[in-house]
Amino acid sequence: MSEPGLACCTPLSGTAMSAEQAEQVAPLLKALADPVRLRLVSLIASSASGEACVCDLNDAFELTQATISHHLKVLHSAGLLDRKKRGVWVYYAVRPAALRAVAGLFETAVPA
Amino acid sequence: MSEPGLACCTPLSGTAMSAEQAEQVAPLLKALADPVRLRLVSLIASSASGEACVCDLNDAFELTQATISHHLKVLHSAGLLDRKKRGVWVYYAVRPAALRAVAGLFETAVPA
DNA sequence: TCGTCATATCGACGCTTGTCAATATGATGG
DNA sequence: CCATCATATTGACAAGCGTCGATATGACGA
Repeated sequence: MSEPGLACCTPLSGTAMSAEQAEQVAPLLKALADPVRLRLVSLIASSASGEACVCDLNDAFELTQATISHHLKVLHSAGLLDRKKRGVWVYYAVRPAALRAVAGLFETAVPA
Repeated sequence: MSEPGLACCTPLSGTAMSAEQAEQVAPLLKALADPVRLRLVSLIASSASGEACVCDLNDAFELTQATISHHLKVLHSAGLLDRKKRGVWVYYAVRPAALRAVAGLFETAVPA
């Protein structure tokens, strides 16, 4: 692993993400890194009321109800979605703070 | 899967991400959804010259050279990193366009 | 030509993930 | 109470992932 002290190129400079930061943000990205979950978040975020009923989400995909439920759980456990039960139905809403945390990652990383 | 035509809640409205869009962006997020790869991109992006030599990246982690090489390959295959060989050394640089594609996702999704 | 160094590839290993069918939970209405 | 509906959970399966040690590739200097 190149022990000798002879620089082969420009040393890494600037302030890069810390290991702890990476460990914190990666789970959020992992939760979003699935086509179905991306669409779920998008559907919920773009709904008029800011929230969506699971029954509608189920109908938007050609997947089992169990699978959608699983994906929603993943997003909820990651802190990306809020869960609210009203009567028989369950509504999920996006947590803007969580999305902003991810967005912030790229705002600082990408040089416009 | 709730066939009857009785709406239980607000129908999903607005323009959400298409399935094709989701399938396109998800691989980018998947490539970034790992603490090591996140740090790799961050290290490269924050380097003074905008690129980083693999030898330096190896030294920044307590991982095998094979593992780092694998992660760099994943990022490169996803289109997030450019690869340039100079002499014995290999340099990776971030592709701003790819990062912007991901950033755009959240700019439109997150309501400021 | 040979040895060395930097990087990539291979093969293997355990762990995680996405999906499903089946079943459980829990609220509602008759 | 009981049947029904919406959602969650369980258990199983194949596929994918992160990591490693070992080895291959390919460039350089002596």
